[in-house]
Amino acid sequence: MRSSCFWACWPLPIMSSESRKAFPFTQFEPLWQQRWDEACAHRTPNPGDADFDPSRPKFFVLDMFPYPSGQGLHVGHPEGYTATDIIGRYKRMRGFNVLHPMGWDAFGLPAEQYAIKTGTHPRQTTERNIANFKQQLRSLGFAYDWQREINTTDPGYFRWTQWIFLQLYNSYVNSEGRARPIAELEAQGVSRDELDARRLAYVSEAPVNWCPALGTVLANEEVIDGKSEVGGHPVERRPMRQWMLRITAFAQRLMDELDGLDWPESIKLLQRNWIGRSEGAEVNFKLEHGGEVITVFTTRPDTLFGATYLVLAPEHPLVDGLVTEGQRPMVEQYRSNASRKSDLERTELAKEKTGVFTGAHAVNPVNGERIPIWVADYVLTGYGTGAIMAVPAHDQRDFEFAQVFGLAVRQVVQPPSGQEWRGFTGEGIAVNSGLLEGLPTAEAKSKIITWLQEQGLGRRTVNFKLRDWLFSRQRYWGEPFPIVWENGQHRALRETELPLLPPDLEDFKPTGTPEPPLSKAPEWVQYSATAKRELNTMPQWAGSCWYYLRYCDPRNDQRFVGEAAQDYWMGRGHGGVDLYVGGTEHAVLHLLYARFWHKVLFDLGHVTTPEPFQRLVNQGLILGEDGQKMSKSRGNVVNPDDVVKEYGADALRLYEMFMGPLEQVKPWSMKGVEGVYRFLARVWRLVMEADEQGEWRLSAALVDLAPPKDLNKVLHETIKKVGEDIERLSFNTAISQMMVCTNAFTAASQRSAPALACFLKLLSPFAPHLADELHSRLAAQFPGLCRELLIAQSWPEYDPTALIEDEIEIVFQVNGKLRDKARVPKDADKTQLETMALASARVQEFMEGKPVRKVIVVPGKLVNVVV
RNA sequence: GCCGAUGUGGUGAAAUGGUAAACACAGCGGACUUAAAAUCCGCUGGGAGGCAACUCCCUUGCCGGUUCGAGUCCGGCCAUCGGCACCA
Repeated sequence: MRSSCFWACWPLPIMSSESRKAFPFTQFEPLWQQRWDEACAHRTPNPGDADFDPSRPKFFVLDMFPYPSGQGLHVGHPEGYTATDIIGRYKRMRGFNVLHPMGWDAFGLPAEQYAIKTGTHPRQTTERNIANFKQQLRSLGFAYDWQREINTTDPGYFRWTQWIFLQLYNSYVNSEGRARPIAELEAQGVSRDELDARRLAYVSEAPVNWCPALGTVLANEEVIDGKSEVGGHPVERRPMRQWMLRITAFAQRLMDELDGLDWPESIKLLQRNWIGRSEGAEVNFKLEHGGEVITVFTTRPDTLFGATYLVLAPEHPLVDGLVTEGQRPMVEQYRSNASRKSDLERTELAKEKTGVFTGAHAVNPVNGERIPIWVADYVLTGYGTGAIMAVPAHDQRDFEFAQVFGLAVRQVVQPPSGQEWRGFTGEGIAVNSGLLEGLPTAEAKSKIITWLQEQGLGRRTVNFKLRDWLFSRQRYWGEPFPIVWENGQHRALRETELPLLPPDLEDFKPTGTPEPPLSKAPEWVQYSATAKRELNTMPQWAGSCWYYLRYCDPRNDQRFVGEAAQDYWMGRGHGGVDLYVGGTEHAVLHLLYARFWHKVLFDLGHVTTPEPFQRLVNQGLILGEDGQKMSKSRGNVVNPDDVVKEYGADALRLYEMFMGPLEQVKPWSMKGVEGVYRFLARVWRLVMEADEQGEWRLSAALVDLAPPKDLNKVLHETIKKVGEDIERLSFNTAISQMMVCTNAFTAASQRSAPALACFLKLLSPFAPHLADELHSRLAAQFPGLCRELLIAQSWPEYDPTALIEDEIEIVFQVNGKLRDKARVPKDADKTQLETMALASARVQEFMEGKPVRKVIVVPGKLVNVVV
């Protein structure tokens, strides 16, 4: 059915207004999607394949793969996906072997919660959601190689997630900070206990974030303001036996190796802040009675003379031993209160300092002074040594605490330029500080550290905020650990036992206790007569930590990725994924975890680059039409399916790129969609026109001739700008230029078919359906044109000579203000331009007879007369 | 509190230190039409002067600086958004 026959006859045939489209995208978009599939147009051969061409450079362009939720795609997905699709198609036309894959990060809580509510197995929900997502993505015409589709819940995939876990389990970090096989330690006869204590995947009994509502523990990165990132439920700390990954051993490298990456500085900074390196010193304080020593960490050892008390975290192991009998009841009370507080409560109460005196005293090593020891929850157990020396004069928190409890405040730093010293935390000159007297802060620090080291009272140290990664979850829908327990000890499954599938359960509910749901499958749990399986599962991040590697070789059942494929697609040195596009929300989660795993795999020789993602770009959030974040409750959510139905996939793609710079936050506008839709219709009508019956046919204005000079110039300007703008990811300006070009061609009475064919190549990465449709129609009529799919054709080169004009416009300024313009020959030299400018009546008028002080001539641009 | 990003027409925005506002949306006017839609053509930052073609002045959050010339570079403020937050 042709859709635009509305003026053909009266009365109109019965036809709803919806089906009257400005161009018949409803017909040709699905058609081209099918043709591309049939032609395997987006298949990417691997090294070793018959049709692989090793002479071409590679380009690996990656999207953050989606969690296939029940809601389907939202308009944020196609933003990044279209950007990578444009780059991928463009690079392909530029002669690159392009790897542009898609897959599913499909383990996760929503499928499990849905299962709890409805009894539907998460596998079914996941399959259904993936089918829906895939159909939606196909309808947008993305050039993914679907033969490389991966799914983190597929046993053929998570088999290798489990295998990588075993690499972590069987590795340690050596003195150079490199991951090495733990067999090296075993060969040295290291004891079993010490081996277990050094593994990169280890079991810990430490306090963890327990979320009762979700029935699981969470990583620090998943807890926001004391509440779970998913669902916003309160989280409390309790000691539990959990699997941890030793990411802290890589803290320094994760920080240093950011330097070589082409990432937004803001994301690097987020990671640096999260890793949170601080340099300082540990200082030993002897207890007044008994030989025990309290070690504190400080970044300001230069203020040691101002330390007027010590504070221990409530959980500090020395508290029990040093508290005096008189203070014990109060201290016990305080500690038990603190242990019951959730992180949220601790944060909310952060304004008010609380604490309790232990009754004990320590000795300041630098001046022998007797100072009280307190317990307070503003000192955290997990950071540094869990104990601090308090210098209330020069630390805000210590100052507040000292105010509440009336503790001594002693100045030891003189601020510059007569500022108030109480609460001054900046750098200054040491005062009241014995051997440091008169030294600026930096020198004082270094001198006192040297002194402490000589006396055996302390040492220089570095601390990180980054904690080890809590890696186990009490959930059903995740990768089971390839671990069994026997005689109270853990041990790895053999690689041949992978993949380890989860048991089939009917009841996925959390047990309400820290006992994981896998405990509900007793036959599965019982590995052998004497051994039981680990019941925890891995967190959702596990599958996404290495998926980009699997894309290189997704069907390999011998290795997690084949060596040749890995080597080719990831490259060496500053290689890795050439462009990774996704949202900022993963700045400290996925992006840090994946870098960590990659470094372990690199150290162990399994991958050839130290970093996974060489270039990262964050797409900006798309807001609702009201400028607010899209949400169901606000009712401002835009469904991409509706847009595709009304305006077509090409219009959606083009609009999302035309909205503004990729990285910027920007509001949706349906009017804007209509704008680009009208543009596409204009392009359509450059090639097509309606006959008397309203049927579309090739335009009679088409000619098999080169375009006239002015149009040729616009065309070549467009070739130049679109190419350059795609390279810079400046898609909005590339589209503007194509609009300029289209407007110029629309105004012409004759349409050069070769010029239009060239223009369609430029358009094809943005609006691939329309471009292929029109191009194929042109090629059918004009035998000089290549009949291949546009993606298989090569990107046009612009002709610099076509851009040159005989005459150019020169601006004449007086004192920097525009006063006149003139058209001059393109090769007019400086003196000619100067003469012309000074001769201009308008220039003379504004010179007001004043003498010329200086003339600036910028050839091809302007002349500025300074008077 | 600390860190980061962003401030340009009615709106989304564009501008290698060189004509601010390209391209688009909205608005206004015209052509076509019995009419409407669609399409095509034109106008559209603010102010002042002129019958007019036109001319002048002002304008990129605010203040200052560098420069022949600043939206762009430098310094200092202000506002909005985002992240982190008792990390010693």
